[in-house]
Amino acid sequence: MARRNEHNLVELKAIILNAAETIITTEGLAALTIRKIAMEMGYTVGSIYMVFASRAELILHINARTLEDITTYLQPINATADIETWLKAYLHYARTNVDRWRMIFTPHPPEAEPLPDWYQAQLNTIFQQFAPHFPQSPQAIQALWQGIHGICLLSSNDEVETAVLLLLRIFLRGWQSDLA
Amino acid sequence: MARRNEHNLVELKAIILNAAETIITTEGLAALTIRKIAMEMGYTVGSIYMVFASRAELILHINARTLEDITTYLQPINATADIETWLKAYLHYARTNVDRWRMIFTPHPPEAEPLPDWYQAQLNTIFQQFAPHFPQSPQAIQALWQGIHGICLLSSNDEVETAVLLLLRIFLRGWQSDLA
DNA sequence: ACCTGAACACCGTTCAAGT
DNA sequence: ACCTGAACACCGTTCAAGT
Repeated sequence: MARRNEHNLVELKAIILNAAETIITTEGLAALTIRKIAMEMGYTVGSIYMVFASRAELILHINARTLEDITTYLQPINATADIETWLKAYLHYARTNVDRWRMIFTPHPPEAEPLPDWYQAQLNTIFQQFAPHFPQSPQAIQALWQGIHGICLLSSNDEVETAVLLLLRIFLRGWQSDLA
Repeated sequence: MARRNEHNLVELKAIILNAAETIITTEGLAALTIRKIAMEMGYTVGSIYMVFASRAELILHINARTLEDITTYLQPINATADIETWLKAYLHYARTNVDRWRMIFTPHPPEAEPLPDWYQAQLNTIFQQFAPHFPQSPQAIQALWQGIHGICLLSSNDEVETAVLLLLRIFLRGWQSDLA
């Protein structure tokens, strides 16, 4: 054995991430095991540690791909100015990719080091969609964004959209009446 | 060994929960191990399974105690009609008991059966404090409550209170202007 | 240089055996 | 009846050894 040299590190990284995402999608995050990934991709555990230093780092890279995926998915909708349409699209992505989506907001089980800057930055660019509605108030944007995610994380699936839209509308109205 | 009979099952349950809470408070949820609990209380692992069927069930009971603890803590504040004062007290509890507080909202790592009814009921009684402000609209109460928790769960500690109060105020204003 | 596979130090859970 | 402690089937991570 040893030394197959079929793939370079970059290819291997993609293979690992693909295998991991398959497991997460079909069996959930709790089932994501280094051994299972290795099995799924036809390597042994050691190979995965050639590419990632730890399970936590692997998960961070899965999240990075998910963030990119979300950005791509929302690209065409960004054009439309309608905030509710945009939000519904985002919720649709969250709903159809629950496990991968949830992971974004719980990158480290307890708490390790702070998240890398590019991670938070990528998250920011997503919800900058709210910016036009709250000029000069990043606090309001963030409160609304995190508020929406509280509903997403704590509501049962079939109530999410109604509840999120309720929050959005009341919040927007409150903001506007604040200006008047 | 075997058969010490120093404590009955009810006492043993309390001993286990105390040991578990000590570990969570000092080392975090991730460090909560059945073996560590057993060590902490001077028993062996098997004894814990005399009282709880699984780690998940144990955690559910820890959460039950936390919910009671929160209710007791907020009791005196409930009297004051001021919603912001109440909310600040709640946030203070959350801040000073972060690990135990966080657990309430993630009772099962992936997803087992639905939460017991009494669990959701106890949560409900806590945030019924919002009810007077949103008569006839449990949806609004829930949206606000979950929205607040999105901020709690996703913000860094020192930004939480400001952000939560911002959400509360804008939401309340939006609700009121909706009635006008 | 790339990859294996065995080893280390852990887990949660079960259960025969002891008192 | 109460409790132990060994066993089972797992983990993440490391690293000497092979090609």
